[in-house]
Amino acid sequence: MWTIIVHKEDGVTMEIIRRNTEYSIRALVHLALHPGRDVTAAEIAEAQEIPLEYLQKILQKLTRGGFVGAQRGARGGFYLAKDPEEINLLQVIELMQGKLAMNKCFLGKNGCNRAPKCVLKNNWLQLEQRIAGFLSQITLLDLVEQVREGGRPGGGE
Amino acid sequence: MWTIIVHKEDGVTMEIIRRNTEYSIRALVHLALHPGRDVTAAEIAEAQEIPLEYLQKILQKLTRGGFVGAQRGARGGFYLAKDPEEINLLQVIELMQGKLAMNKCFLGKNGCNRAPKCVLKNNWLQLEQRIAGFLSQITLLDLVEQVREGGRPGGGE
DNA sequence: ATTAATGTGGACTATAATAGTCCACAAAGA
DNA sequence: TCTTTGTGGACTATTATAGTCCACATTAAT
Repeated sequence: MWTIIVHKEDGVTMEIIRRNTEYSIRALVHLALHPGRDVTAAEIAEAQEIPLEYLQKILQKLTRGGFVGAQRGARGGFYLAKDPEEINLLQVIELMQGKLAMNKCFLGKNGCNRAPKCVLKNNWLQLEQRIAGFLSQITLLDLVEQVREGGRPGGGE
Repeated sequence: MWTIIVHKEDGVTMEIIRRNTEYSIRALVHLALHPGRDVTAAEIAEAQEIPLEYLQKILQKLTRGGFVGAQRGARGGFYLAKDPEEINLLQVIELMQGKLAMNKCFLGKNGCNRAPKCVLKNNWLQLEQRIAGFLSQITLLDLVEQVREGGRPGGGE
């Protein structure tokens, strides 16, 4: 039976996936939808309604992370550096937001002094792994298919 | 096979449980360890090394949330308003941080326009529920037992 | 070679979320 | 009535996130 908790604040939520990750995914989906050519940051920004300058930073990270390739100069742009099925959500989240973790041990004041035998710690790790496992199963290909099936929600052309 | 992702930033992590929740839990554990009397905010702050003024805010939230009771005036203080096994982690997290969510649908620009039939959305919801289910299974009693078994890591007396 | 189009890297600012502080006041015991 | 305690609201500080700007490197087209 669930205990009812009343939140005074309206719809406050703590979201695990932040905006930079969301932008990243939309950009990756866009690239996946336009294979075989270099797509400029400007085009992606326009189509996906992402601030261009911010998107450039994100694309730089994605480039360094090995998800996309970049071609400089006139007629340059970005392209997927991997097959869509080889890119998964966990990778993108961790690249953009850092490693996902429950938290450090929160019992004890200065960090837990008995981590090795802490049952709770093991629970955290298990949960972390379950979350990670789930996220790593969702690939860019899945996302692209979602977009293709639906009414072109990521559209713009 | 795992793809290796190199993070340039050192140990950057995005933690799900934030400090206010951690403080909350430490406070609740402290109360559970000292049943049958009113414990002042000052005592908890001292024992758990939490800034007093901040802890007071947290205790107010916990009071409004129904987890602890408060007794004003001289010799007043706080006490658990529920049995430790009736308080679970999910409740505390959601009280302090708001409802846990993956995110709103991130495909599409202005929020997803086909949420009802979105497979991904369902995946999110499933994952959210798994996480929630897990967190709701961990009770304050479990945490207290952890502390009792270990070398009094939350100690102070 | 020159020019225009493009990504790169670093520094910078803005906004928002989180953490933390302060104070006047209300309640209750001594 | 005095002291101890929690309450509520406003306030400040710090940090994380989001967003901007610009000088520069690279490349294609002319």
